[in-house]
Amino acid sequence: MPERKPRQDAARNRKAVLAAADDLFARSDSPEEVTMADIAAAAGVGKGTLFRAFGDRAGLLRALYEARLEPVREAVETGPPPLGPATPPHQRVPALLDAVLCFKLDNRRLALALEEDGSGSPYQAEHYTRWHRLLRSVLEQIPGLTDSDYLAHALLAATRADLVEHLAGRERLPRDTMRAHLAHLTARVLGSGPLTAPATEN
Amino acid sequence: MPERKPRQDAARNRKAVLAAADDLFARSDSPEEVTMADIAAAAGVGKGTLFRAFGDRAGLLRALYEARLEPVREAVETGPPPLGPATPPHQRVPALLDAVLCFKLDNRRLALALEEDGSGSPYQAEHYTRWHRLLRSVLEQIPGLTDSDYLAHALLAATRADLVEHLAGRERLPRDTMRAHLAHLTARVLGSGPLTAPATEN
DNA sequence: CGACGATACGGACCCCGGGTCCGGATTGCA
DNA sequence: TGCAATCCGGACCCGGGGTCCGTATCGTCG
Repeated sequence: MPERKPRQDAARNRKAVLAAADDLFARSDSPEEVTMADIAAAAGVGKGTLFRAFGDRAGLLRALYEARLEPVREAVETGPPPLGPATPPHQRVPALLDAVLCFKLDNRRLALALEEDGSGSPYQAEHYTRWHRLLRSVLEQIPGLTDSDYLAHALLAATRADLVEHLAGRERLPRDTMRAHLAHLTARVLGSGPLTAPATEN
Repeated sequence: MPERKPRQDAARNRKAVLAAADDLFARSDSPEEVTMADIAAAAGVGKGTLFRAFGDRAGLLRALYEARLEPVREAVETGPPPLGPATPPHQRVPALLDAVLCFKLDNRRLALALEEDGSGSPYQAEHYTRWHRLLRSVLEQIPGLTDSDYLAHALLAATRADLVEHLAGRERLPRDTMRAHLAHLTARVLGSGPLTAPATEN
């Protein structure tokens, strides 16, 4: 319960590590070639320090991720439309997905590292469950959708880090093309198709 | 000149390893807790033998996967509808996806192992590119779809091993429910939506 | 300002798993 | 049966995540 304040050098080192790791991941082609020892070295710090500060590799990744995600999270939770809560569902869903996609595009390596190294399923990571819960709850507000839970998973799956990396990296697909494709997909999924009869606006 | 026939004990050991690995993966909760040494031991064989036969871990996984996949592949390539080539596209797409899903449900651990351990992106694995190419080519035959390539990726993403594992395993979602959801999603995506095509691309 | 307890530092060290190597056993062909 | 090609297998290496503890640093109190 007591928030004991850390020593100053501890805080400084923590930042140094974060910065070094951020940089190393950004440069590296593949996250798995960035080792903990490398990060420690780049931060001018011992491995012990690094592990004391973050617990383990996944912890460090999470910390980095969380930091980068902060602005987006805020825009989603308390921001103006089209991301904020005041947006009508059928408009917010594509906005949310676009935000996720853009985030992953801007943080490819990091997202990749977190997903493929995050100690088990990405689906147990709390940041994933947050996105999923949110997206599902928004989907649920759209009439005519029956399986919002699965739909949320499926839509998020289209923004997975390794897929994004593959398309944007290996296949040089331009950012906006990809966004358009995702938007298109989303539209189709939500879309007023003849097979269900939602379509009505409110 | 290649095709040098292997010695009999070699062949026998190869099968033993395959069987042992198959079994071990099937039992284990998480594939990463199955070690190469374990497999060798279970097969009553030395590690050297194992690595000589399959090159590396990924090679073994691929071999196992390929073997399991064989019947499905045949059904798809030369079988009767709804999987075979003679099926009309808008009917074949859901059939293909359902087949993939079922396969992953029946081989959860194995698929999981292959995806999360397959030496880099799953998107470079040739078995993925095969599914993708096929699905894309079928999608292309459906009028009104513009970005078949991305669509194929997105739809396949909904059947990813770790997602399947999460839903079927952790959340105890019944097999048929999941299939229904996927079918529903597919229908929505293909849905004869006259909502026009915004994305300009080539 | 000096000193002392609490905290952090850091790199040597451990563990574990994938992958290699080579002396010895097997196979198969004549 | 003899011989060469092939294969066997477990001891061994290496690289990376994670730990430990003697030492340096902090910051607080007298």
